[in-house]
Amino acid sequence: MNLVTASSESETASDPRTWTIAQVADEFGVTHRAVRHYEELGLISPERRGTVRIYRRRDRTRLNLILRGKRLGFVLEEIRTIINLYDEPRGQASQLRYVLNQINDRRADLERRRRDIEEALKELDDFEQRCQDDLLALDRG
Amino acid sequence: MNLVTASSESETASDPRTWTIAQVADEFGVTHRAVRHYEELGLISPERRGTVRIYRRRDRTRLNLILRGKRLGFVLEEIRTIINLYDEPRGQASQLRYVLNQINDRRADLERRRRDIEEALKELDDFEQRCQDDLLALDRG
DNA sequence: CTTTACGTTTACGTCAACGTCAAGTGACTC
DNA sequence: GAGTCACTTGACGTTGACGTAAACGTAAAG
Repeated sequence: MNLVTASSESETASDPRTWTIAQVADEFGVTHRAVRHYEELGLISPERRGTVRIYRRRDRTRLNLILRGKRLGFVLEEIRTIINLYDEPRGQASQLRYVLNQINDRRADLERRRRDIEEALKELDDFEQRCQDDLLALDRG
Repeated sequence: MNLVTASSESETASDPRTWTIAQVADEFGVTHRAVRHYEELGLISPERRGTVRIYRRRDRTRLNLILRGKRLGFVLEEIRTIINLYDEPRGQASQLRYVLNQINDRRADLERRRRDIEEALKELDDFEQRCQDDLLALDRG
């Protein structure tokens, strides 16, 4: 079991629920075209019933990771390597060590972005304070 | 004085230092083409000595904001509105209130990204823990 | 049995963010 | 004054991330 297949809800193994492309697209606020595009790039790979795609919990979890990655400014290619990291085989020590290294790289990346955000928020706070002061001065003037 | 023109160093008003496009591009790790592109979009507007661009502290500050915005996944158009926010006229109460509203929007945006990052980091931590456990089990097995 | 509602593939279009020539303008150096 | 920088302005090319339209399958509904 891994992060992608592990459910935040009660079940852990095979969730029988399925969704159509319209349902997931709608629910996640993207177009079916986008969902298919992610599949073309190998970020998700839903089952097929004939030619029709059927989406399971695992695919939804991946979609969540994809969209969060996008909000954070990662390109789809990066997002794929991140997602696939969670699914790589880790039977041997060498593989585990490789994955652990990747984890550290990812973490450094995320922490950098977090620092950027903290700075930006701090500047916004300062700026707001000055604006508030100006407003008060105007009201009193 | 505002956030963009305010210097983190000693001086506050007019810093006499200037830079060429090659210097700033080099120093910020981007190409001159990118710098000119930001200018085309109105994100910076360096002075001219004849046809030649000359960059001052203010332009460097803006470049910093631009690149940080990019790392955070904002598109250049958004970045422009953010940057220009700091420079908008705020003489009247209505303008100040508008700016304060914008600040809140920006803050909500940034805080959303921060939550995304916290989640991603938490998942990475969990994942690393499991990998470490697996590694230990292998070493002992 | 045709319409309606989804679904599919194929393929070309678009927009942002630059990359990459091409061709020209000073300014200085040999 | 010819060469070489460093800089300039076009203008077309490229890549990523989809949009969009065409043409077709399929299954339930009237």
